[in-house]
Amino acid sequence: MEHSTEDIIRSNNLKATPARVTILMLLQKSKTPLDVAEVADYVKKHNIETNQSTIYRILNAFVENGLAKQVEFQEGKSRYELASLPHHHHAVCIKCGSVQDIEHCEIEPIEKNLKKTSSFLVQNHNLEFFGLCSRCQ
Amino acid sequence: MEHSTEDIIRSNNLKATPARVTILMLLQKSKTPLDVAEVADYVKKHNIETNQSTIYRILNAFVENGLAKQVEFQEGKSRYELASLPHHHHAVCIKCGSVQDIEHCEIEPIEKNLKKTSSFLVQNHNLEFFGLCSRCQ
DNA sequence: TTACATGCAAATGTTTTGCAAGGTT
DNA sequence: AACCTTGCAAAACATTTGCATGTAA
Repeated sequence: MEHSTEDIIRSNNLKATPARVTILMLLQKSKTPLDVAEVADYVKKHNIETNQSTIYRILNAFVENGLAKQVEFQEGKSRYELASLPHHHHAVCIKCGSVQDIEHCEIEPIEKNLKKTSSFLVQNHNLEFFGLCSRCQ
Repeated sequence: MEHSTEDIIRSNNLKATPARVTILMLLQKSKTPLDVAEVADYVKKHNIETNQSTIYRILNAFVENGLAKQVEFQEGKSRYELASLPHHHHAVCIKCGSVQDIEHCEIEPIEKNLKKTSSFLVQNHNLEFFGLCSRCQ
């Protein structure tokens, strides 16, 4: 019976500090993967004192405990999203930066083939599309 | 009629300096995407004086001119490979770091679907697999 | 109380930039 | 000669770390 954000954090043997609760709630409601600056801004707006290192440590802890997932859009920095989202990929607009989820993933056949032809055991994959969204074309 | 590495560079309105020729030749013969340190080591071994900034500038120039392609393996840094390689993806071993090319890409149906369902116009995509190679399992 | 989290400042790693000097065409 | 490239040093970012202090359970 874990319902509150606090309980979700505690169930991962992490202490439910104000910064952690705020960040997890942010990830829960965000529609797109967020970078560290965006997370820091949000936390600051909610009047929670936090250091940049703390943000990094919290996000790393979330990733290590399977609460968050790290995503890279070839920007030279990481983004984070809720790990419990259904498996999906992203279409990133190179003009306006908007991000759109792609729900259907047809990668499994490729993974199976990889295993069969070269005994590579896939644990994870990244798939991101870059291009122009409908508004920016 | 462009044959030599020098000519390829010149045909992109870039001057064929020793560092550029050496780096392009390296990319031509490398089997895996290289990071900046690997490129710098190689150049140094070939007794060509080069500064780190120059390596970055050359690689960026190659990417901008379509000679090289930037690849990211979630390492916090970029890798570079020859752009003229046939379209492919990578399977990166998370234990030994070995990289294996995946020749067959079944992404096009997904891209077509994206265009139809949400008018997103894909210009490029990234697909990397992470897992264990046959030796490391 | 006790183990875990945070703040702070400093360090690390990657990449970029300004400007003067040097090299290619 | 003209323009492009490079070297150098410094700066700009992203991220991590050591250590003392603070806090959740």
